[in-house]
Formats: sequence, structure tokens, C-alpha cells
Amino acid sequence: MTITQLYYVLAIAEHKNFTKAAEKCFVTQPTLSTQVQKLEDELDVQIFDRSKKPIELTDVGRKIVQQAKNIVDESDRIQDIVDQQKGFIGGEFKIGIIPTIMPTLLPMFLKSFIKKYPKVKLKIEELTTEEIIARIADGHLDAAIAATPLEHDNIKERVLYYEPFVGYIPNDHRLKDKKKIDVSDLDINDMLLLEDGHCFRDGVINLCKAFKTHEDDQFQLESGSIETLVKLSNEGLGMTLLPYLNTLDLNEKMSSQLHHFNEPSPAREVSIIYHKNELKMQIIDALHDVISGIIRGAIAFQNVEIISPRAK
Amino acid sequence: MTITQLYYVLAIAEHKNFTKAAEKCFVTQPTLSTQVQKLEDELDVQIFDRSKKPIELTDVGRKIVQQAKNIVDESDRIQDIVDQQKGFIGGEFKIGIIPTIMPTLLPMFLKSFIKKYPKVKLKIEELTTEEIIARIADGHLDAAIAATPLEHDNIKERVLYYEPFVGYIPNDHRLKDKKKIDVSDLDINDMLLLEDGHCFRDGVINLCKAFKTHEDDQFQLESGSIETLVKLSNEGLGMTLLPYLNTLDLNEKMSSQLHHFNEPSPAREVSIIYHKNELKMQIIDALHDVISGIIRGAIAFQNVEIISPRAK
DNA sequence: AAACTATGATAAATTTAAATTATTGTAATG
DNA sequence: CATTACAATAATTTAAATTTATCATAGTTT
Repeated sequence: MTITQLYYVLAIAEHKNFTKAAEKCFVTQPTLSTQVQKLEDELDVQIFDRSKKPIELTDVGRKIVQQAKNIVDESDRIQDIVDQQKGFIGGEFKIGIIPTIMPTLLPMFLKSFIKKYPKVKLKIEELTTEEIIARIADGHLDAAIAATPLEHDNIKERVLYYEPFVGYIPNDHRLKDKKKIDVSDLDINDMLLLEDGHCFRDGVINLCKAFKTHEDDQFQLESGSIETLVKLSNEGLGMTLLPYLNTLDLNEKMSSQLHHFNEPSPAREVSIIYHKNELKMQIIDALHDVISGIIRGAIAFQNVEIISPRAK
Repeated sequence: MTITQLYYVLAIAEHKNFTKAAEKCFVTQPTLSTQVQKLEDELDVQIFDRSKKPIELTDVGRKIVQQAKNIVDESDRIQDIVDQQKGFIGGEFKIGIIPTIMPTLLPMFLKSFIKKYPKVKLKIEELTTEEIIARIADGHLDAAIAATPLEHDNIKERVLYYEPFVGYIPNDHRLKDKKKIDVSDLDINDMLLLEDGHCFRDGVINLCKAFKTHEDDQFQLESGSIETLVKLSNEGLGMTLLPYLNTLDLNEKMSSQLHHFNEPSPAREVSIIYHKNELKMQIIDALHDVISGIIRGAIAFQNVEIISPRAK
């Protein structure tokens, strides 16, 4: 049994297809066929059920794949140990960021990160929390930045900062004259929300403690970007909530529509999250240090109340 | 990096000698030299410091060895998964048993175990608790039977039975007329003990809540076997304590010298113990089932008080 | 200090294993 | 029924592991 064989098994299990898995492994399809057969012979058990299309795992196969993941993870960690010893921070690092954090946070830290750690090749993807969780679990993502707490067994979290929500209230809105707003002022039915799948949407819904009914709505547009929310709000279609960092680069006219919350201000917790196996911890540490260092200059709120990003 | 290379590294780390490690791996010494060099080249780090005699691990080397152990353990477990799936219970299994349990327990279960599981090749060794802990930790022993609790981080325990202590009191002893004895009757200074290193000795000392002084002793013989203790006791050199199973095959004259304790009788907890990595769990389960099944017929005490087997 | 011994490194040759190209076999699909 | 998709197999090439033989070096003995 070799680690390479286990890699092959994992690739096949993932793609349910020898040919595609072979491409991913940068070898030809017969290589996978023969190596997997060798492993199956050695263990004297079928890992894959080739009679099904697409190919399926057998019962033992599923357990073997699980264990193979452990072994491959543990063996990856040897390089990790060496890197740590050498103080080497580098290599490819795949990070996911949720859409409502990406445009504000990424420009703040990316430049100084790549300057400080030039050997790290960051691959950044915009993903929803759901997608992030799945990809961290299966190892396709090394880490992610998302709203927490997620309370997911296989994922660890390290808080980066707490980001308060700020009300964005158009001139014709019932709350326009309140200098500071309160959570109890909010009514989910005159607020603009992001489309489904955004945890920021879920956070706001949790905050309002009521579900949007859709019944007496004249329109049902739900945007995918916070920028659109602001523009819709300007058209008088309702108020909205913005994460604090989104309020920093508004023009003068727009910032005048901002209404902060009375303390404790509702806020989201933003963390760097990663698999519990703690692979590539040096890079995660590096990211954490850079980001929280930069944020410390931009956000200075103490008295906040964390709103859960999870639906329901 | 291959699993084989990691095996080689582990063998060298253990024997601190390429030649001996090569023998253990059933390959020639140049094989180890070249394979280890290849691994060191790939990781670009020295694992061994060959300038020292005997050879030493470098700092990273130590960490790599630790991780290599994990990987090798995890990869062994794949065969385990397959065995479990097939309901196959077999292969070599190394078990240690402490001296005070070996002669009574082994004859009780060995025959029926090898009959029920003919494919398991048991290798049984008599070892002290100390030796057992070390060998389970380094993987040289698959499991052991010992007095518990040990409260050792890397070792798991599964209780087999509780074995009461029974007083063996010669005719001239101050307690000879007490039908049932009590823990408070015991005086460590008129009792015969096993030699140092036996946990049964430590258990008895704990029971007496006093240390033997050696000061006013006329003799300082400490035996390595319970049989000798009984014979010395017969010579009037003091009383002793026997584990219950040792009292079952005494002749009539000897059994008349037995004095049971008032309930709750002091007892030792006897468990099958194994590494927390839970390798070869099917065999451990099988052993547990056979032994506790047999013991259930021989020991039927409920009201006992467990005495710790650990010194001090 | 010279000779000896133990032990690991290196070289060359051999054996074994992995990977590739080309081809065949076999289900599912239209 | 022909086509397509996809895995297995065969033959060959390439690469890697292992062995035998030899050398280098450090410590030990005489």
C-alpha cells in the first residue's frame, strides 16, 4: 500500500470517474485502474462498484476512503512540520471569502499580505458559507473568512473582528429622523435583504426576530450585492442594514443617511475558519495576524452584540 | 514520500543503527541509507544526525518520527477496516500479562480462545505494568492484561473483572482466630510482600495505608511469585494477601488458612488495556468477550472496593 | 601509532514496480 | 443498431527500489 494509491482512490471517489480522476492526478487512466486494482488485491476487497454508472463506493470502500483521507492529511503534515521548522511560509493556499466580506476586507489586507509573505500563492474564491463549509470539509479549501459562530464539528474558528451593523435609511423612511436607531425599531417588512444563501441575510432576519411574509409586497427583488441594496434604498424602496466596513467609502450624501445603532450595537463576528486537522497552520496564523492587525486600525467597537449568521 | 520510507525512518529511530534497523525491515542496509536520503532530500531537511555515535535524531527529526508513527498507525488501520468488514479475526497479536495474573487467568481462557479464534496467533509475554505501558506506547504490544486504573493518557482500559483480595493467615498469626478480617486489621509490618515492581505489591501497600519501614525486620525477602509467598507464610513468616483466583486451587489444608474480608472486600480491577489508537480492535473485543464470559462463572462478587495498583 | 572493528555511504547491476500508449470489452444512450 | 463513454487489459517504456560489492570514516584495541 502506498500513499499514491490512496491519493488515486480519493480522486476516483471524488469524481466517480476514472478518466477524470486520472487527469486530476496528472497520470493516465490505466495507471489508476492498475494501481487501484493492486490495492484491492492487496486488501482483498472491492473498494469501487464498477457495475454502477456512475461508479459507486462499496460499504468498505466508503470506510477505506475515510481512512485514506486521514492518512493523506497526516502525510501532508510532514511537509508542514518541515516548513514550520524552517520558518518557511509559502506554497499554494486556497481561501474562500463570503460575498459580503470580500469587497471590503480583501482590498484592505491583500496587498500587505502578499508583500509580507511573497512566497504564498493565494487563491481566493468568493463562496457562500454553505459552499465554504463543504469545501473545507473535503479539503478543497485551506481556510475561509466568514461570519461566525458556525458551530461545525470539523471546523475551527479564530475571530478576526466584530463588525457592527449600520442602518442605511432613505429620506422618506419612517425612521429618517431618529438619530440613533434601535433593534426594536426594525421591521423586516420595510427592509431590503440580500438574496437567499447569504448569511448576512440570515443575520438580519435573526436580528428582526420575524420572518418576511412576502404577502403584501409590491416587489420581490432580492439583490446579491450590498451596493445594489444601497441604490435600491436610495430609490425609496426601503431601509437596509450595512456592515460597518461597507459604510467607510460612501460619498457624503450617502453617509448622511447612515444611522448607527444604540449600544450594544448588533454586529457580526468575522473569523478565519479552517479544518480541525490544522494543516498549513503557519499560513493561517500569518493571515490572522495581518488581517487583525489592519482591522485594529479600522474598527474600534467594544460594546456589540453578536448576531448568529445561521438561518432559522 | 512513501509509507515504506516512513517505516524505515521509524526502525532507524528505534534502533539508532542503520544495520540493525535494516535487519528488522528485512532489507539490506544500503536500502535504508538510500531511501532515508531520498526522503531527506525531498523534505530538504536532515532527519538523523549521523555524526553522533550512536546516531541521533535532529530536532525536526523527532517531530517527523512522531508524525511518521501516526501515519503508519493510520495506514495499518486500513487492513483493520477490511478485517472488521469481513468479520475476520486473525493475525499476530502480542499481549502482555502481569505476573500476578498470568498463572491463574491464562490457563482459564487460553484454550477456549484459540479454539474459538484459530486464526489469531497469540504471542503472550509476562511483563510488569511499567514494561507493559512502555511497550503499548511504542507499539510493541497490541494489548495487555493488568490491574487498573492506570490513568495513562495514551492507554484505554476495558474492565474484565474485579478480583477480591483474600487473607492467607498462618496458624501462629495474631489474626488466626478472626473468621472474617477487616482492612483495619492489616499491619504492613507482619505481611509478606512481592518484590518491587509488582503492582500487586503496590496495591497491598496502598491498602494498608502505611509504608513498610524495613527497620525492625529480621529478614528482607521479597518474593517474585505468589506461590512462594504462600510457602513462606506456611513457615510462619507472616500473613499475606492472595488475589481471589489464586485461592481456587489450594489444597484443603491451605484453603483452611484463608480468611475473607468483610464487605466491601478490597479488590483489584483487572482490565484489558490497549493503545488509544484502537488498532486491532476486533481481536481486543474477542479477548474481552472470551475472558469476561469465563470469569463470570468463576467470580461473583458485587460489593468490592477497588484498590489502586499504582505506587505511592 | 598501527591495525582492527563497526557502521554508514556510494557505485553498479539487478529486480521490481509504476506509468504510458494502444487496444479491447462492455455497458448506457440515442 | 450504431454510437458514445468509460474502464480493463496487453505490451512496452520508464523509473524506482533493492541488492551485492566496495569504500570511507570514526572509534577501539593492541
